[in-house]
Amino acid sequence: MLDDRKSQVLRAVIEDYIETAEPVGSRTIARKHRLGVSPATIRNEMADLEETGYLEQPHVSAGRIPSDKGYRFYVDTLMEPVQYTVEQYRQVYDEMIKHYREMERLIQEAGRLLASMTKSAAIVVAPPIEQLTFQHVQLLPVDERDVLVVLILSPNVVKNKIIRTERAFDSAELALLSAGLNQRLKGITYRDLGPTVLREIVADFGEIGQVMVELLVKGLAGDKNEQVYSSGMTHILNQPEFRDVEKAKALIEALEHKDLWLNLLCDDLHGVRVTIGKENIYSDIQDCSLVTATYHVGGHVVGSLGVIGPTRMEYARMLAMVELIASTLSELLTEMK
Amino acid sequence: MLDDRKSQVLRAVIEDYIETAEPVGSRTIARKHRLGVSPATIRNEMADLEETGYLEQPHVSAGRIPSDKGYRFYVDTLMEPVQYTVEQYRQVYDEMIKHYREMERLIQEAGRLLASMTKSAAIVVAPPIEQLTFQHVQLLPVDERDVLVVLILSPNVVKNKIIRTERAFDSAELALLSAGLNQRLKGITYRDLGPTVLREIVADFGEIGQVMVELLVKGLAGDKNEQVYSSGMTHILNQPEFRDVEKAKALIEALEHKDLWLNLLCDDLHGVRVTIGKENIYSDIQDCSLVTATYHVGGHVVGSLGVIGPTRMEYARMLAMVELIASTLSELLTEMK
DNA sequence: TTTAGCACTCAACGCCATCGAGTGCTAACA
DNA sequence: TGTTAGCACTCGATGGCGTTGAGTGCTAAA
Repeated sequence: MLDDRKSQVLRAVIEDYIETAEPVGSRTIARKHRLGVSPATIRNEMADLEETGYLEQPHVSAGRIPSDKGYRFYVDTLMEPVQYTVEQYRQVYDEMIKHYREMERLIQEAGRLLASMTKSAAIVVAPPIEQLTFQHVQLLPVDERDVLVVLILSPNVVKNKIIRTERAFDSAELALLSAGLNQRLKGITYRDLGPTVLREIVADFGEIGQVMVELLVKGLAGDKNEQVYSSGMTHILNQPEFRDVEKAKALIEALEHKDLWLNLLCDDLHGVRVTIGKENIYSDIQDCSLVTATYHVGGHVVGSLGVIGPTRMEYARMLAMVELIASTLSELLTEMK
Repeated sequence: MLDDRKSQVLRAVIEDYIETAEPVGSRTIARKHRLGVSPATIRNEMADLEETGYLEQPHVSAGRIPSDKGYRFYVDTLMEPVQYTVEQYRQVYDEMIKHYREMERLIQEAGRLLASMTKSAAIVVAPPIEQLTFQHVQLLPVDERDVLVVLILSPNVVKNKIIRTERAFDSAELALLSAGLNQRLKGITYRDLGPTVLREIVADFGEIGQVMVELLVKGLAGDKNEQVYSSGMTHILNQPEFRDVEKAKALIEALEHKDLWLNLLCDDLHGVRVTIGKENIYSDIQDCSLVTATYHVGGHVVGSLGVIGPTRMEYARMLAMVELIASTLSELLTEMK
């Protein structure tokens, strides 16, 4: 599509712009990247690249900046991929293994690490409860009619919720219920918990079974907002494109709007995905780029994570870091399963 | 200390400045607040107020702005107290009662409400575990050697932690341990869990008691950072004093530095407290004011909450809101106990 | 096809005059 | 003795204006 020299010029412009955040001129390119041609030639190439939509000009006497299309081409074909180093892997692994016992913490830590390593805002979407396998159910008395439902789910998730029951239950009765539920539920996922299983439970335990099922469903229906973690929001304020407080506020508010990310980051694709500027569906972030990946348990996609920053981001490094965190997280989650 | 007219002038300047965020001149005062004197007289008073340190002048041809000392005097003696309305109380109560079952959620909600009602950043410090009473301890098997410790503490707190044990325990054994622990611990606070009780447990259960105590102590030692919640940080970006991104960043970073607030908000005083500008110990927030209060369970201080904003804040309204949230939270926590 | 040369554009910068809000001081007044 | 009108003064903010310089597009020569 683009001949060799145009590609080289485009790459030079993009990499320079990523580094400096200033429009780049033909002179700069000729000086920094030894392409063996004069600024005038580069100027011609740049004019062509602008005409075909890869570059833009903020005003006539400034240099060029990459367009979304330019970044897209860069990410897809020009960019030199970066591989994370063994030390980086070790660092991430060591930090994450500390939180190995509890998945929620592990996932939060993954977000924090991603943010700190990329110096960007990071978002992590935890596995929806539907993806998890029942391991243990325990009902514990709290008060007269308050019961604590503790669910241990695989991999290493503990959920608890206090619910109010219709009538009083004593410890013995709750223990019995717990045992019955355990028998029915152990090893199945929430997804499998269809009407069939529910009916079986009701059949087994009669009216009490009914109550149990209600307990369980209530206990499970967690807040979706608690499934999305964001971190490193202050990094945004370091980027020159957010020196304007209004813009920064808009992005930070978007980040706090958790349910937006629930859908945005969640898709079933494996591998790392880049979404650039206007490619984003949500208009609030159309001057930003996202680098996202899914993470897995035993080859099964369970959640996703990513970074967000201005379109002018170090894509190669971001991709490497997202890849690193996602794969390490997958590795640890699969191990703990 | 200040004669009547000086007080009136000071109040007029402060209230105008709070409203407009612009230095206030003698003309404005004379026009807006009908003091029955000319700008010239007010000018004299203002010069006196500046000399005695209640007002400051950014530059000679601008109006006056209040100093920390000025705000302090305003808060202590000039300010017209605001009482929260019955509707506000109802709104807060209704919103909070939804999260009644679980204290942590309730407290987080209190923070969110405080932030949204004051349009400021809010911070809430949850009760340290030492303040809570054991109600139920349950050890549950997760894996071969992984045990889930569930602690139900009063008022309505559930803590859980998965810990790795030295040797394998089966369900029966864990049930036995749980029962033993419950017997020893029920009704006492972590504070009471001194060496005496620990020794008793070891005496009762021998080597297994030792393990249990270790489990418990490990399970209890939660992360102090998880005890501080902040919300409404984007409100900061609306204040004109934080139009400069660097300043905003500094404050937001300070807010994310959780352990700073642990000590700052926690003291045993009852009632609402105001800390203005340089009165703050931490230099990062010396151009901010804090309005904080403690909340109680049965008259016993267990935690604290507050708002932070520029020294130019609506103290009267802030005080009312902090008071409202703190007292409603105390009320609900006391009830649930 | 490349490149040197050149005219042109336009944001950024610094300079300067103007404007006006607000002051302090003085003198007159109640 | 306190209050106020009057007035000179200060100084940040605003806006016009010329200069600078980076960078361009075009043309013509190599």
